Amino acid sequence: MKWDDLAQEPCSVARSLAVIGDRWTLMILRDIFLGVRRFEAFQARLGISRSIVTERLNLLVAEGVLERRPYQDRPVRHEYRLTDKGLDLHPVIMAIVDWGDRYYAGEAGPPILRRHKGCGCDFHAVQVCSECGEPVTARDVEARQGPGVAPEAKPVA
Amino acid sequence: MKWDDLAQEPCSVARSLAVIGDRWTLMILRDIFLGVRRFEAFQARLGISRSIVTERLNLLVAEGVLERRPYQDRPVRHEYRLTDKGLDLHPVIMAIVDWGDRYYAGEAGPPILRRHKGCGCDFHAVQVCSECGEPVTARDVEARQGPGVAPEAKPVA
DNA sequence: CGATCTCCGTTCAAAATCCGAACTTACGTT
DNA sequence: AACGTAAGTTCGGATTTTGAACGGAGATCG
Repeated sequence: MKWDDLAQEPCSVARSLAVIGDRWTLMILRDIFLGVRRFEAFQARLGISRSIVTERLNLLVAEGVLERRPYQDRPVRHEYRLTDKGLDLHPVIMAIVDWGDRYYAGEAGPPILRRHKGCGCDFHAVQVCSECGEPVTARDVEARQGPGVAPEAKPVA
Repeated sequence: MKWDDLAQEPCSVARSLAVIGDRWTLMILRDIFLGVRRFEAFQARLGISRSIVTERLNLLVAEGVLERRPYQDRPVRHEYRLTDKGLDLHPVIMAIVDWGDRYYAGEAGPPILRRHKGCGCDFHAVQVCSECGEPVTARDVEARQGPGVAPEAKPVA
Protein backbone atom coordinates (compact mmCIF):
# COMPACT_ATOMS: atom_id res chain seq x y z
CA MET A 1 0.00 0.00 0.00
CA LYS A 2 1.12 3.51 -0.83
CA TRP A 3 0.20 6.67 0.96
CA ASP A 4 -2.21 7.68 -1.76
CA ASP A 5 -4.14 4.46 -1.38
CA LEU A 6 -5.08 5.29 2.19
CA ALA A 7 -7.97 7.50 1.15
CA GLN A 8 -9.59 4.55 -0.65
CA GLU A 9 -9.49 2.19 2.30
CA PRO A 10 -12.80 1.27 3.91
CA CYS A 11 -11.56 2.62 7.23
CA SER A 12 -12.13 5.94 8.91
CA VAL A 13 -8.68 5.96 10.41
CA ALA A 14 -7.04 5.44 7.04
CA ARG A 15 -9.18 8.07 5.38
CA SER A 16 -8.48 10.59 8.09
CA LEU A 17 -4.78 9.87 8.03
CA ALA A 18 -4.73 10.41 4.29
CA VAL A 19 -5.45 14.04 5.18
CA ILE A 20 -3.87 14.70 8.56
CA GLY A 21 -1.62 11.69 9.07
CA ASP A 22 1.65 13.43 8.76
CA ARG A 23 3.87 14.87 11.41
CA TRP A 24 4.13 18.33 9.98
CA THR A 25 0.46 18.51 9.14
CA LEU A 26 -0.39 17.73 12.72
CA MET A 27 2.16 20.24 13.96
CA ILE A 28 0.60 22.86 11.71
CA LEU A 29 -2.80 22.02 13.15
CA ARG A 30 -1.41 22.34 16.65
CA ASP A 31 -0.23 25.84 15.80
CA ILE A 32 -3.50 26.73 14.16
CA PHE A 33 -5.42 25.80 17.28
CA LEU A 34 -3.05 28.10 19.18
CA GLY A 35 -4.00 30.94 16.86
CA VAL A 36 -1.25 30.91 14.24
CA ARG A 37 -2.59 31.85 10.82
CA ARG A 38 0.17 32.98 8.51
CA PHE A 39 2.56 31.19 6.24
CA GLU A 40 5.63 32.92 7.64
CA ALA A 41 4.61 32.10 11.18
CA PHE A 42 4.20 28.40 10.47
CA GLN A 43 7.50 28.25 8.70
CA ALA A 44 9.34 30.17 11.41
CA ARG A 45 7.79 28.28 14.34
CA LEU A 46 8.31 24.85 12.84
CA GLY A 47 11.64 25.57 11.20
CA ILE A 48 10.85 23.32 8.26
CA SER A 49 11.21 23.68 4.54
CA ARG A 50 8.99 26.32 2.99
CA SER A 51 7.92 23.93 0.28
CA ILE A 52 6.60 21.53 2.90
CA VAL A 53 4.60 24.30 4.52
CA THR A 54 3.18 25.21 1.12
CA GLU A 55 2.27 21.68 0.27
CA ARG A 56 0.66 20.86 3.60
CA LEU A 57 -1.35 24.05 3.73
CA ASN A 58 -2.56 23.47 0.19
CA LEU A 59 -3.68 19.97 1.04
CA LEU A 60 -5.54 21.14 4.12
CA VAL A 61 -7.25 23.84 2.07
CA ALA A 62 -8.11 21.38 -0.70
CA GLU A 63 -9.63 19.04 1.87
CA GLY A 64 -11.70 21.81 3.39
CA VAL A 65 -9.93 21.77 6.74
CA LEU A 66 -8.56 25.27 6.29
CA GLU A 67 -9.78 28.27 4.42
CA ARG A 68 -7.40 30.64 2.68
CA ARG A 69 -8.69 34.16 2.86
CA PRO A 70 -7.18 37.55 2.19
CA TYR A 71 -6.64 39.72 5.23
CA GLN A 72 -5.33 42.75 3.31
CA ASP A 73 -5.04 44.11 -0.23
CA ARG A 74 -2.04 45.71 -1.87
CA PRO A 75 -0.23 43.50 -1.63
CA VAL A 76 -2.75 40.72 -1.21
CA ARG A 77 -1.90 38.63 1.81
CA HIS A 78 -3.70 35.53 2.88
CA GLU A 79 -4.22 33.80 6.15
CA TYR A 80 -5.30 30.29 6.92
CA ARG A 81 -8.27 29.71 9.16
CA LEU A 82 -10.01 26.62 10.40
CA THR A 83 -13.29 25.74 8.78
CA ASP A 84 -15.97 23.93 10.78
CA LYS A 85 -14.52 20.70 9.49
CA GLY A 86 -11.14 21.83 10.77
CA LEU A 87 -12.52 22.86 14.15
CA ASP A 88 -13.83 19.31 14.47
CA LEU A 89 -10.24 18.12 14.56
CA HIS A 90 -9.88 19.64 18.00
CA PRO A 91 -10.53 16.34 19.79
CA VAL A 92 -7.69 14.75 17.84
CA ILE A 93 -5.20 17.38 18.94
CA MET A 94 -6.49 17.34 22.49
CA ALA A 95 -6.18 13.57 22.70
CA ILE A 96 -2.59 13.80 21.53
CA VAL A 97 -1.90 16.60 24.00
CA ASP A 98 -3.32 14.60 26.87
CA TRP A 99 -1.19 11.58 26.10
CA GLY A 100 1.91 13.74 25.80
CA ASP A 101 1.09 15.56 29.03
CA ARG A 102 0.71 12.28 30.82
CA TYR A 103 3.80 10.50 29.59
CA TYR A 104 6.24 13.12 28.43
CA ALA A 105 5.76 16.15 30.66
CA GLY A 106 8.75 16.70 32.93
CA GLU A 107 8.77 17.25 36.67
CA ALA A 108 7.55 20.78 36.26
CA GLY A 109 4.33 19.83 34.55
CA PRO A 110 2.82 20.32 31.13
CA PRO A 111 4.20 22.98 28.80
CA ILE A 112 0.78 24.43 28.11
CA LEU A 113 -2.26 24.74 30.31
CA ARG A 114 -5.75 24.91 28.92
CA ARG A 115 -8.69 26.50 30.63
CA HIS A 116 -12.27 25.56 29.92
CA LYS A 117 -14.13 28.81 29.45
CA GLY A 118 -17.36 27.13 30.47
CA CYS A 119 -16.31 26.41 34.02
CA GLY A 120 -13.12 28.40 34.33
CA CYS A 121 -10.98 25.43 35.35
CA ASP A 122 -7.74 24.14 33.96
CA PHE A 123 -8.74 20.83 32.50
CA HIS A 124 -7.81 17.89 30.37
CA ALA A 125 -10.03 16.15 27.88
CA VAL A 126 -11.96 13.02 28.87
CA GLN A 127 -13.64 10.79 26.36
CA VAL A 128 -17.11 9.62 27.20
CA CYS A 129 -19.74 7.52 25.46
CA SER A 130 -22.13 9.58 23.37
CA GLU A 131 -25.04 7.48 24.60
CA CYS A 132 -24.57 7.01 28.31
CA GLY A 133 -22.00 9.69 29.15
CA GLU A 134 -19.70 7.32 30.99
CA PRO A 135 -15.93 7.43 30.34
CA VAL A 136 -14.75 5.04 27.65
CA THR A 137 -11.50 3.10 27.68
CA ALA A 138 -10.08 0.72 25.12
CA ARG A 139 -11.40 -2.29 27.01
CA ASP A 140 -14.98 -0.99 27.00
CA VAL A 141 -15.25 -1.06 23.24
CA GLU A 142 -16.41 -3.85 20.98
CA ALA A 143 -15.82 -3.23 17.27
CA ARG A 144 -17.70 -4.92 14.47
CA GLN A 145 -18.17 -4.41 10.77
CA GLY A 146 -20.48 -1.53 9.92
CA PRO A 147 -22.69 -0.68 6.95
CA GLY A 148 -20.01 1.30 5.11
CA VAL A 149 -18.09 -1.79 4.05
CA ALA A 150 -19.04 -3.76 0.98
CA PRO A 151 -19.68 -7.44 1.79
CA GLU A 152 -16.80 -8.55 -0.38
CA ALA A 153 -14.39 -6.13 1.26
CA LYS A 154 -11.55 -7.58 3.19
CA PRO A 155 -12.38 -8.18 6.81
CA VAL A 156 -11.14 -5.71 9.38
CA ALA A 157 -9.81 -8.27 11.77
CA MET B 1 13.67 21.25 12.58
CA LYS B 2 14.15 17.58 11.87
CA TRP B 3 11.96 14.71 12.94
CA ASP B 4 14.33 13.73 15.69
CA ASP B 5 14.16 17.17 17.23
CA LEU B 6 10.46 16.84 17.90
CA ALA B 7 11.02 14.89 21.10
CA GLN B 8 12.99 17.79 22.57
CA GLU B 9 10.33 20.42 21.94
CA PRO B 10 8.58 21.88 24.97
CA CYS B 11 5.24 20.74 23.58
CA SER B 12 3.17 17.69 24.31
CA VAL B 13 1.96 17.43 20.76
CA ALA B 14 5.49 17.41 19.40
CA ARG B 15 6.67 14.88 21.96
CA SER B 16 3.76 12.59 21.26
CA LEU B 17 4.21 12.87 17.53
CA ALA B 18 7.86 11.94 17.91
CA VAL B 19 6.50 8.52 18.90
CA ILE B 20 3.21 8.06 17.07
CA GLY B 21 3.24 10.83 14.48
CA ASP B 22 3.64 8.71 11.45
CA ARG B 23 1.04 7.32 9.12
CA TRP B 24 2.09 3.73 9.38
CA THR B 25 2.58 3.87 13.11
CA LEU B 26 -0.96 5.12 13.52
CA MET B 27 -2.25 2.47 11.13
CA ILE B 28 -0.45 -0.17 13.17
CA LEU B 29 -2.06 1.19 16.30
CA ARG B 30 -5.46 1.08 14.63
CA ASP B 31 -4.92 -2.60 13.90
CA ILE B 32 -3.67 -3.28 17.39
CA PHE B 33 -6.81 -1.81 18.89
CA LEU B 34 -8.76 -4.16 16.60
CA GLY B 35 -6.87 -7.09 18.05
CA VAL B 36 -4.06 -7.65 15.57
CA ARG B 37 -0.89 -8.77 17.32
CA ARG B 38 1.49 -10.47 14.94
CA PHE B 39 4.14 -9.21 12.59
CA GLU B 40 2.83 -11.13 9.62
CA ALA B 41 -0.67 -9.83 10.18
CA PHE B 42 0.43 -6.20 10.29
CA GLN B 43 2.46 -6.62 7.18
CA ALA B 44 -0.29 -8.42 5.28
CA ARG B 45 -3.08 -6.06 6.35
CA LEU B 46 -1.15 -2.90 5.63
CA GLY B 47 0.66 -4.17 2.57
CA ILE B 48 3.76 -2.16 3.39
CA SER B 49 7.41 -2.99 3.40
CA ARG B 50 8.45 -5.48 6.04
CA SER B 51 11.32 -3.28 7.07
CA ILE B 52 8.90 -0.47 7.87
CA VAL B 53 6.81 -2.79 10.01
CA THR B 54 9.94 -3.89 11.84
CA GLU B 55 11.13 -0.38 12.44
CA ARG B 56 7.79 0.96 13.64
CA LEU B 57 7.14 -1.96 15.97
CA ASN B 58 10.61 -1.62 17.42
CA LEU B 59 10.07 2.06 18.11
CA LEU B 60 6.74 1.42 19.77
CA VAL B 61 8.32 -1.27 21.93
CA ALA B 62 11.27 0.98 22.80
CA GLU B 63 8.86 3.72 23.85
CA GLY B 64 6.88 1.37 26.02
CA VAL B 65 3.71 1.57 23.95
CA LEU B 66 3.87 -2.09 22.99
CA GLU B 67 5.28 -5.13 24.67
CA ARG B 68 6.93 -7.92 22.70
CA ARG B 69 6.25 -11.25 24.29
CA PRO B 70 6.62 -14.85 23.21
CA TYR B 71 3.42 -16.75 22.60
CA GLN B 72 5.08 -20.09 21.81
CA ASP B 73 8.45 -21.85 21.98
CA ARG B 74 10.13 -23.97 19.38
CA PRO B 75 10.26 -22.01 17.31
CA VAL B 76 9.98 -18.89 19.45
CA ARG B 77 7.31 -16.58 18.11
CA HIS B 78 6.48 -13.19 19.50
CA GLU B 79 3.38 -11.07 19.54
CA TYR B 80 2.94 -7.38 20.22
CA ARG B 81 0.54 -6.23 22.88
CA LEU B 82 -0.47 -2.85 24.17
CA THR B 83 0.96 -1.76 27.48
CA ASP B 84 -1.04 0.52 29.76
CA LYS B 85 0.73 3.42 28.13
CA GLY B 86 -0.38 2.07 24.78
CA LEU B 87 -3.97 1.56 25.92
CA ASP B 88 -3.99 5.23 26.85
CA LEU B 89 -3.65 6.03 23.16
CA HIS B 90 -7.19 4.83 22.63
CA PRO B 91 -8.66 8.35 22.76
CA VAL B 92 -6.30 9.41 19.97
CA ILE B 93 -7.48 6.65 17.67
CA MET B 94 -11.10 7.19 18.61
CA ALA B 95 -10.85 10.91 17.90
CA ILE B 96 -9.42 10.16 14.48
CA VAL B 97 -12.12 7.57 13.84
CA ASP B 98 -14.86 10.00 14.76
CA TRP B 99 -13.57 12.65 12.42
CA GLY B 100 -13.28 10.15 9.60
CA ASP B 101 -16.74 8.77 10.30
CA ARG B 102 -18.18 12.24 10.17
CA TYR B 103 -16.50 13.52 7.04
CA TYR B 104 -15.45 10.53 5.00
CA ALA B 105 -18.06 7.85 5.57
CA GLY B 106 -20.12 7.21 2.46
CA GLU B 107 -23.88 7.07 2.15
CA ALA B 108 -23.96 3.67 3.73
CA GLY B 109 -22.45 4.78 7.00
CA PRO B 110 -19.22 4.12 8.87
CA PRO B 111 -17.11 1.07 7.97
CA ILE B 112 -16.88 -0.03 11.58
CA LEU B 113 -19.35 0.24 14.43
CA ARG B 114 -18.27 0.33 18.04
CA ARG B 115 -20.40 -0.73 20.92
CA HIS B 116 -19.88 0.50 24.44
CA LYS B 117 -19.95 -2.54 26.67
CA GLY B 118 -21.02 -0.39 29.58
CA CYS B 119 -24.38 0.59 28.14
CA GLY B 120 -24.63 -1.72 25.14
CA CYS B 121 -25.13 1.07 22.62
CA ASP B 122 -23.33 1.83 19.41
CA PHE B 123 -21.59 5.08 20.21
CA HIS B 124 -19.07 7.63 19.20
CA ALA B 125 -16.61 9.34 21.47
CA VAL B 126 -17.38 12.74 22.95
CA GLN B 127 -14.79 14.88 24.64
CA VAL B 128 -15.78 16.52 27.87
CA CYS B 129 -14.04 18.73 30.41
CA SER B 130 -12.42 16.74 33.19
CA GLU B 131 -13.66 19.29 35.73
CA CYS B 132 -17.24 20.08 34.85
CA GLY B 133 -18.13 17.23 32.51
CA GLU B 134 -19.50 19.49 29.82
CA PRO B 135 -18.55 18.87 26.17
CA VAL B 136 -15.52 20.84 25.01
CA THR B 137 -15.05 22.39 21.58
CA ALA B 138 -12.13 24.31 20.18
CA ARG B 139 -13.77 27.63 20.99
CA ASP B 140 -14.22 26.76 24.66
CA VAL B 141 -10.51 26.47 25.29
CA GLU B 142 -8.05 29.11 26.36
CA ALA B 143 -4.41 28.05 26.19
CA ARG B 144 -1.60 29.64 28.14
CA GLN B 145 1.97 28.82 29.02
CA GLY B 146 2.30 26.15 31.67
CA PRO B 147 4.97 25.26 34.22
CA GLY B 148 6.79 22.82 31.96
CA VAL B 149 8.34 25.54 29.84
CA ALA B 150 11.52 27.28 30.87
CA PRO B 151 11.08 31.06 31.06
CA GLU B 152 13.59 31.63 28.30
CA ALA B 153 11.86 29.18 25.97
CA LYS B 154 10.36 30.49 22.84
CA PRO B 155 6.77 31.56 23.26
CA VAL B 156 4.03 29.26 22.08
CA ALA B 157 2.09 31.88 20.22
C1' DC C 1 14.91 57.37 -7.02
C1' DG C 2 17.27 53.29 -5.67
C1' DA C 3 17.89 50.06 -1.95
C1' DT C 4 16.09 47.25 1.26
C1' DC C 5 12.26 44.89 3.77
C1' DT C 6 8.08 41.78 4.24
C1' DC C 7 5.12 38.10 2.91
C1' DC C 8 4.28 34.19 0.28
C1' DG C 9 5.56 31.32 -2.26
C1' DT C 10 8.57 28.32 -6.34
C1' DT C 11 12.64 25.78 -7.96
C1' DC C 12 16.29 22.51 -7.73
C1' DA C 13 20.15 19.53 -6.40
C1' DA C 14 21.49 16.84 -2.56
C1' DA C 15 20.26 14.04 1.39
C1' DA C 16 17.18 11.13 3.83
C1' DT C 17 13.62 7.83 3.67
C1' DC C 18 10.78 4.21 1.73
C1' DC C 19 9.84 0.42 -1.09
C1' DG C 20 9.75 -4.34 -3.22
C1' DA C 21 11.91 -8.37 -3.63
C1' DA C 22 14.97 -11.65 -2.28
C1' DC C 23 17.29 -13.90 1.50
C1' DT C 24 17.73 -15.99 6.35
C1' DT C 25 16.64 -18.68 10.43
C1' DA C 26 14.27 -22.08 12.72
C1' DC C 27 11.05 -24.92 13.13
C1' DG C 28 6.80 -27.92 11.71
C1' DT C 29 4.17 -30.92 7.87
C1' DT C 30 3.50 -34.13 3.96
C1' DA D 1 13.28 -34.29 0.88
C1' DA D 2 10.40 -30.74 -0.30
C1' DC D 3 7.31 -27.36 1.21
C1' DG D 4 5.09 -24.06 4.45
C1' DT D 5 5.03 -20.53 8.23
C1' DA D 6 6.55 -16.76 11.27
C1' DA D 7 9.53 -13.16 11.90
C1' DG D 8 12.58 -10.71 10.56
C1' DT D 9 17.22 -8.59 7.62
C1' DT D 10 19.47 -6.78 3.53
C1' DC D 11 20.00 -4.00 -0.45
C1' DG D 12 19.59 -1.21 -4.71
C1' DG D 13 16.57 1.79 -6.73
C1' DA D 14 12.45 4.97 -6.36
C1' DT D 15 10.27 8.54 -3.79
C1' DT D 16 10.28 12.37 -0.34
C1' DT D 17 12.20 15.87 2.23
C1' DT D 18 15.37 19.37 2.88
C1' DG D 19 18.07 23.69 2.65
C1' DA D 20 19.14 27.36 0.19
C1' DA D 21 18.53 30.38 -3.42
C1' DC D 22 15.34 32.95 -6.31
C1' DG D 23 10.96 35.79 -7.63
C1' DG D 24 7.56 39.25 -7.33
C1' DA D 25 4.51 42.69 -5.51
C1' DG D 26 4.17 46.10 -2.94
C1' DA D 27 5.91 49.14 1.44
C1' DT D 28 9.40 51.83 3.64
C1' DC D 29 13.79 54.16 4.17
C1' DG D 30 17.26 57.56 3.09
